[in-house]
Amino acid sequence: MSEIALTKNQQLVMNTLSASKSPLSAYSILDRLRGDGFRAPLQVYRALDKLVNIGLAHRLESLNAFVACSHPACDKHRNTVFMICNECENVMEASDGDLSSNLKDVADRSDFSLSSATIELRGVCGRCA
Amino acid sequence: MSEIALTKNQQLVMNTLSASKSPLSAYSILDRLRGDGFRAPLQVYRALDKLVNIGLAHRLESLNAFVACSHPACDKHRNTVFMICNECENVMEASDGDLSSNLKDVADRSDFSLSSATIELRGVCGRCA
DNA sequence: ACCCATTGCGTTATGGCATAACATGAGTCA
DNA sequence: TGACTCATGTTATGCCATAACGCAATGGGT
Repeated sequence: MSEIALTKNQQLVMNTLSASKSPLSAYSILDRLRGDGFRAPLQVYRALDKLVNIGLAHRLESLNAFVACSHPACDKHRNTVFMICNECENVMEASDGDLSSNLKDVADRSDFSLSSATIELRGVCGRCA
Repeated sequence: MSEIALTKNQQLVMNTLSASKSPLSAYSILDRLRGDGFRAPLQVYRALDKLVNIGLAHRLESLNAFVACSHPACDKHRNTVFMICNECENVMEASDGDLSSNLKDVADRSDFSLSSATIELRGVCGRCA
Protein backbone atom coordinates (compact mmCIF):
# COMPACT_ATOMS: atom_id res chain seq x y z
CA MET A 1 0.00 0.00 0.00
CA SER A 2 1.77 3.14 -1.16
CA GLU A 3 1.16 6.45 0.48
CA ILE A 4 0.05 9.01 -1.98
CA ALA A 5 1.26 12.56 -1.80
CA LEU A 6 -1.42 15.10 -2.46
CA THR A 7 -0.70 18.36 -4.17
CA LYS A 8 -1.63 21.62 -2.55
CA ASN A 9 -4.91 21.91 -4.43
CA GLN A 10 -5.83 18.33 -3.75
CA GLN A 11 -5.08 18.82 -0.08
CA LEU A 12 -7.21 21.94 0.08
CA VAL A 13 -10.15 20.23 -1.55
CA MET A 14 -9.72 17.20 0.66
CA ASN A 15 -9.64 19.35 3.79
CA THR A 16 -12.79 21.12 2.69
CA LEU A 17 -14.59 17.85 2.13
CA SER A 18 -13.39 16.41 5.43
CA ALA A 19 -14.55 19.47 7.31
CA SER A 20 -18.07 19.14 5.98
CA LYS A 21 -20.52 16.69 7.46
CA SER A 22 -22.70 16.71 4.37
CA PRO A 23 -21.83 16.39 0.70
CA LEU A 24 -20.53 19.41 -1.16
CA SER A 25 -20.92 20.33 -4.79
CA ALA A 26 -17.84 21.27 -6.74
CA TYR A 27 -19.06 24.84 -6.91
CA SER A 28 -19.59 25.14 -3.19
CA ILE A 29 -16.10 23.79 -2.66
CA LEU A 30 -14.90 26.43 -5.07
CA ASP A 31 -16.63 29.15 -3.06
CA ARG A 32 -15.00 27.97 0.14
CA LEU A 33 -11.57 28.00 -1.45
CA ARG A 34 -11.63 31.38 -3.12
CA GLY A 35 -9.62 32.75 -0.23
CA ASP A 36 -6.96 30.17 -1.04
CA GLY A 37 -6.58 31.29 -4.60
CA PHE A 38 -9.12 29.09 -6.30
CA ARG A 39 -10.77 30.86 -9.20
CA ALA A 40 -12.24 28.30 -11.60
CA PRO A 41 -14.36 25.15 -11.34
CA LEU A 42 -11.72 23.14 -13.12
CA GLN A 43 -9.30 23.57 -10.27
CA VAL A 44 -11.83 21.84 -8.06
CA TYR A 45 -12.85 19.19 -10.55
CA ARG A 46 -9.29 18.19 -11.25
CA ALA A 47 -8.54 17.74 -7.59
CA LEU A 48 -11.80 15.84 -7.11
CA ASP A 49 -11.00 13.49 -9.98
CA LYS A 50 -7.78 12.55 -8.31
CA LEU A 51 -9.29 12.18 -4.85
CA VAL A 52 -12.08 10.00 -6.16
CA ASN A 53 -9.65 7.88 -8.14
CA ILE A 54 -7.48 7.12 -5.19
CA GLY A 55 -10.49 6.49 -2.99
CA LEU A 56 -10.24 9.39 -0.58
CA ALA A 57 -13.52 10.85 -1.77
CA HIS A 58 -16.70 9.64 -3.36
CA ARG A 59 -19.06 11.15 -5.87
CA LEU A 60 -22.75 10.91 -5.11
CA GLU A 61 -24.51 10.65 -8.44
CA SER A 62 -27.94 11.41 -7.14
CA LEU A 63 -26.76 14.66 -5.60
CA ASN A 64 -24.11 15.77 -8.05
CA ALA A 65 -21.94 16.21 -5.00
CA PHE A 66 -18.93 14.79 -3.25
CA VAL A 67 -18.05 13.47 0.20
CA ALA A 68 -14.87 12.50 1.97
CA CYS A 69 -14.60 8.76 2.36
CA SER A 70 -15.59 7.86 5.88
CA HIS A 71 -14.63 4.26 5.50
CA PRO A 72 -11.42 3.69 7.43
CA ALA A 73 -10.11 1.39 4.73
CA CYS A 74 -12.28 1.20 1.68
CA ASP A 75 -12.71 -2.45 0.80
CA LYS A 76 -12.22 -2.81 -2.90
CA HIS A 77 -13.93 -6.18 -2.91
CA ARG A 78 -17.22 -4.82 -1.72
CA ASN A 79 -19.55 -2.28 -3.16
CA THR A 80 -20.11 0.82 -1.12
CA VAL A 81 -23.62 1.76 -0.07
CA PHE A 82 -24.44 5.39 0.62
CA MET A 83 -27.34 6.29 2.85
CA ILE A 84 -28.43 9.87 2.36
CA CYS A 85 -30.76 11.36 4.94
CA ASN A 86 -33.59 13.37 3.43
CA GLU A 87 -33.78 15.54 6.54
CA CYS A 88 -30.23 16.46 7.46
CA GLU A 89 -28.49 15.56 4.20
CA ASN A 90 -25.82 13.69 6.11
CA VAL A 91 -24.42 10.61 4.44
CA MET A 92 -23.50 7.28 5.95
CA GLU A 93 -21.32 4.77 4.23
CA ALA A 94 -21.58 1.02 4.52
CA SER A 95 -20.58 -2.15 2.76
CA ASP A 96 -21.76 -5.69 2.99
CA GLY A 97 -20.44 -8.93 1.61
CA ASP A 98 -23.82 -10.52 1.08
CA LEU A 99 -25.09 -7.48 -0.74
CA SER A 100 -22.06 -7.43 -3.01
CA SER A 101 -22.34 -11.09 -3.89
CA ASN A 102 -26.05 -10.66 -4.45
CA LEU A 103 -25.38 -7.82 -6.79
CA LYS A 104 -22.94 -9.96 -8.69
CA ASP A 105 -25.52 -12.72 -8.94
CA VAL A 106 -28.07 -10.33 -10.37
CA ALA A 107 -25.54 -9.17 -12.94
CA ASP A 108 -24.47 -12.72 -13.79
CA ARG A 109 -28.06 -13.74 -14.33
CA SER A 110 -28.32 -11.06 -17.01
CA ASP A 111 -24.98 -12.03 -18.51
CA PHE A 112 -23.65 -8.66 -17.44
CA SER A 113 -19.99 -8.30 -16.57
CA LEU A 114 -20.03 -6.00 -13.57
CA SER A 115 -17.23 -3.51 -13.08
CA SER A 116 -18.63 -0.91 -10.72
CA ALA A 117 -21.78 -0.02 -8.86
CA THR A 118 -23.59 3.07 -7.72
CA ILE A 119 -25.77 2.35 -4.70
CA GLU A 120 -27.44 5.34 -3.09
CA LEU A 121 -30.26 5.01 -0.61
CA ARG A 122 -32.67 7.72 0.42
CA GLY A 123 -34.53 7.77 3.68
CA VAL A 124 -34.24 9.16 7.19
CA CYS A 125 -31.32 8.59 9.50
CA GLY A 126 -31.62 7.55 13.11
CA ARG A 127 -30.91 10.99 14.51
CA CYS A 128 -33.67 12.59 12.46
CA ALA A 129 -36.30 9.88 12.92
CA MET B 1 -54.88 -0.88 -10.91
CA SER B 2 -56.14 2.21 -12.66
CA GLU B 3 -55.22 3.00 -16.21
CA ILE B 4 -53.70 6.41 -16.51
CA ALA B 5 -54.45 8.64 -19.44
CA LEU B 6 -51.44 10.43 -20.79
CA THR B 7 -51.65 13.89 -22.22
CA LYS B 8 -50.40 14.60 -25.69
CA ASN B 9 -47.02 15.83 -24.49
CA GLN B 10 -46.59 12.93 -22.12
CA GLN B 11 -47.46 10.51 -24.92
CA LEU B 12 -44.96 12.11 -27.27
CA VAL B 13 -42.18 11.91 -24.71
CA MET B 14 -43.11 8.35 -23.84
CA ASN B 15 -43.07 7.33 -27.49
CA THR B 16 -39.67 8.91 -27.92
CA LEU B 17 -38.28 7.05 -24.94
CA SER B 18 -39.81 3.76 -26.04
CA ALA B 19 -38.37 4.10 -29.52
CA SER B 20 -34.86 4.48 -28.17
CA LYS B 21 -32.84 1.50 -27.03
CA SER B 22 -30.53 3.61 -24.94
CA PRO B 23 -31.23 6.33 -22.40
CA LEU B 24 -32.01 9.82 -23.61
CA SER B 25 -31.32 13.13 -21.97
CA ALA B 26 -34.16 15.59 -21.65
CA TYR B 27 -32.48 17.83 -24.17
CA SER B 28 -32.11 15.12 -26.77
CA ILE B 29 -35.77 14.28 -26.30
CA LEU B 30 -36.50 17.95 -26.86
CA ASP B 31 -34.55 17.92 -30.10
CA ARG B 32 -36.46 14.91 -31.36
CA LEU B 33 -39.76 16.57 -30.61
CA ARG B 34 -39.20 20.00 -32.10
CA GLY B 35 -41.16 18.90 -35.13
CA ASP B 36 -44.08 18.21 -32.83
CA GLY B 37 -44.13 21.69 -31.42
CA PHE B 38 -41.80 21.28 -28.48
CA ARG B 39 -39.79 24.42 -27.85
CA ALA B 40 -38.55 24.45 -24.27
CA PRO B 41 -36.88 22.01 -21.88
CA LEU B 42 -39.67 22.41 -19.37
CA GLN B 43 -42.13 20.80 -21.70
CA VAL B 44 -39.97 17.71 -21.63
CA TYR B 45 -39.17 17.82 -17.93
CA ARG B 46 -42.79 18.15 -16.96
CA ALA B 47 -43.77 15.16 -19.04
CA LEU B 48 -40.83 13.20 -17.65
CA ASP B 49 -41.78 14.02 -14.08
CA LYS B 50 -45.15 12.53 -14.66
CA LEU B 51 -43.90 9.46 -16.49
CA VAL B 52 -41.35 8.75 -13.78
CA ASN B 53 -43.94 9.23 -11.05
CA ILE B 54 -46.33 6.73 -12.53
CA GLY B 55 -43.54 4.30 -13.24
CA LEU B 56 -43.53 4.32 -17.02
CA ALA B 57 -40.04 5.75 -17.15
CA HIS B 58 -36.96 5.81 -14.98
CA ARG B 59 -34.32 8.38 -14.36
CA LEU B 60 -30.72 7.19 -14.42
CA GLU B 61 -28.84 9.35 -11.96
CA SER B 62 -25.41 8.40 -13.16
CA LEU B 63 -26.23 9.44 -16.71
CA ASN B 64 -28.58 12.34 -16.16
CA ALA B 65 -30.84 10.58 -18.61
CA PHE B 66 -34.10 8.71 -18.86
CA VAL B 67 -35.31 5.33 -20.10
CA ALA B 68 -38.67 3.76 -20.71
CA CYS B 69 -39.48 1.13 -18.12
CA SER B 70 -38.78 -2.27 -19.62
CA HIS B 71 -40.15 -4.12 -16.66
CA PRO B 72 -43.46 -5.65 -17.64
CA ALA B 73 -44.94 -4.81 -14.27
CA CYS B 74 -42.68 -2.83 -12.02
CA ASP B 75 -42.68 -4.49 -8.63
CA LYS B 76 -43.02 -1.84 -5.99
CA HIS B 77 -41.76 -4.17 -3.30
CA ARG B 78 -38.43 -4.64 -4.91
CA ASN B 79 -35.70 -2.22 -5.78
CA THR B 80 -34.86 -1.89 -9.42
CA VAL B 81 -31.33 -2.55 -10.58
CA PHE B 82 -30.09 -0.91 -13.76
CA MET B 83 -27.22 -2.41 -15.70
CA ILE B 84 -25.65 0.10 -18.03
CA CYS B 85 -23.31 -1.22 -20.69
CA ASN B 86 -20.16 0.84 -21.09
CA GLU B 87 -19.87 -0.22 -24.72
CA CYS B 88 -23.31 0.11 -26.24
CA GLU B 89 -24.96 2.26 -23.57
CA ASN B 90 -27.94 -0.04 -23.52
CA VAL B 91 -29.64 -0.52 -20.20
CA MET B 92 -31.07 -3.66 -18.67
CA GLU B 93 -33.44 -3.65 -15.78
CA ALA B 94 -33.70 -6.28 -13.08
CA SER B 95 -34.99 -6.80 -9.59
CA ASP B 96 -34.29 -9.35 -6.97
CA GLY B 97 -35.94 -10.18 -3.68
CA ASP B 98 -32.76 -11.20 -1.91
CA LEU B 99 -31.01 -8.06 -2.98
CA SER B 100 -33.86 -5.91 -1.76
CA SER B 101 -34.01 -7.56 1.64
CA ASN B 102 -30.24 -7.35 1.88
CA LEU B 103 -30.40 -3.69 1.17
CA LYS B 104 -32.97 -3.26 3.89
CA ASP B 105 -30.75 -5.17 6.30
CA VAL B 106 -27.83 -2.89 5.56
CA ALA B 107 -30.04 0.13 6.17
CA ASP B 108 -31.50 -1.30 9.37
CA ARG B 109 -28.05 -2.00 10.69
CA SER B 110 -27.29 1.70 10.38
CA ASP B 111 -30.62 2.66 11.88
CA PHE B 112 -31.57 4.15 8.55
CA SER B 113 -35.20 4.17 7.49
CA LEU B 114 -35.06 3.32 3.81
CA SER B 115 -37.54 4.88 1.44
CA SER B 116 -35.98 4.53 -2.00
CA ALA B 117 -32.85 3.28 -3.68
CA THR B 118 -30.74 4.13 -6.68
CA ILE B 119 -28.84 1.09 -7.94
CA GLU B 120 -26.91 1.53 -11.16
CA LEU B 121 -24.29 -0.93 -12.32
CA ARG B 122 -21.63 -0.32 -14.89
CA GLY B 123 -19.99 -3.01 -16.91
CA VAL B 124 -20.29 -4.79 -20.24
CA CYS B 125 -23.38 -6.55 -21.45
CA GLY B 126 -23.43 -10.03 -22.98
CA ARG B 127 -23.77 -8.83 -26.53
CA CYS B 128 -20.72 -6.60 -26.28
CA ALA B 129 -18.49 -8.99 -24.34
C1' DA C 1 -74.78 26.21 -13.06
C1' DC C 2 -71.47 27.88 -10.43
C1' DC C 3 -67.19 28.10 -7.90
C1' DC C 4 -62.93 26.35 -6.88
C1' DA C 5 -59.08 23.22 -6.80
C1' DT C 6 -56.13 20.68 -9.58
C1' DT C 7 -53.47 19.76 -13.42
C1' DG C 8 -51.26 20.67 -17.62
C1' DC C 9 -49.42 24.05 -21.01
C1' DG C 10 -46.25 27.76 -23.07
C1' DT C 11 -42.64 31.20 -22.58
C1' DT C 12 -38.72 33.70 -20.86
C1' DA C 13 -35.07 33.89 -17.99
C1' DT C 14 -31.87 32.09 -14.89
C1' DG C 15 -28.94 29.05 -12.22
C1' DG C 16 -26.15 24.88 -11.32
C1' DC C 17 -23.01 21.27 -13.03
C1' DA C 18 -19.13 19.90 -15.94
C1' DT C 19 -15.68 19.99 -19.56
C1' DA C 20 -12.99 21.60 -24.01
C1' DA C 21 -9.03 23.79 -25.46
C1' DC C 22 -4.90 26.17 -24.85
C1' DA C 23 -0.73 27.56 -22.53
C1' DT C 24 2.57 27.26 -18.49
C1' DG C 25 5.61 25.25 -15.06
C1' DA C 26 7.86 21.50 -12.20
C1' DG C 27 9.74 16.94 -11.85
C1' DT C 28 11.61 12.54 -13.66
C1' DC C 29 14.46 9.69 -16.33
C1' DA C 30 17.07 7.97 -20.32
C1' DT D 1 19.29 18.07 -23.23
C1' DG D 2 15.20 16.34 -24.70
C1' DA D 3 11.06 13.85 -24.14
C1' DC D 4 7.62 12.72 -21.06
C1' DT D 5 4.35 13.08 -17.37
C1' DC D 6 1.55 15.40 -14.22
C1' DA D 7 -0.44 19.36 -12.11
C1' DT D 8 -1.75 24.12 -12.86
C1' DG D 9 -4.23 28.49 -14.49
C1' DT D 10 -7.52 30.78 -17.57
C1' DT D 11 -11.22 31.58 -20.76
C1' DA D 12 -15.00 30.04 -22.93
C1' DT D 13 -18.58 26.97 -23.69
C1' DG D 14 -22.16 23.44 -23.25
C1' DC D 15 -25.37 20.52 -20.97
C1' DC D 16 -28.73 19.80 -17.21
C1' DA D 17 -32.58 21.62 -14.54
C1' DT D 18 -35.83 24.82 -12.51
C1' DA D 19 -38.06 29.56 -11.06
C1' DA D 20 -41.71 32.48 -12.00
C1' DC D 21 -45.21 34.19 -14.66
C1' DG D 22 -49.87 33.70 -16.87
C1' DC D 23 -53.31 31.01 -19.29
C1' DA D 24 -56.40 26.93 -20.44
C1' DA D 25 -58.87 22.74 -19.53
C1' DT D 26 -60.85 19.51 -16.38
C1' DG D 27 -63.66 17.69 -12.78
C1' DG D 28 -65.93 17.44 -8.55
C1' DG D 29 -69.12 19.40 -4.80
C1' DT D 30 -72.72 22.29 -3.16
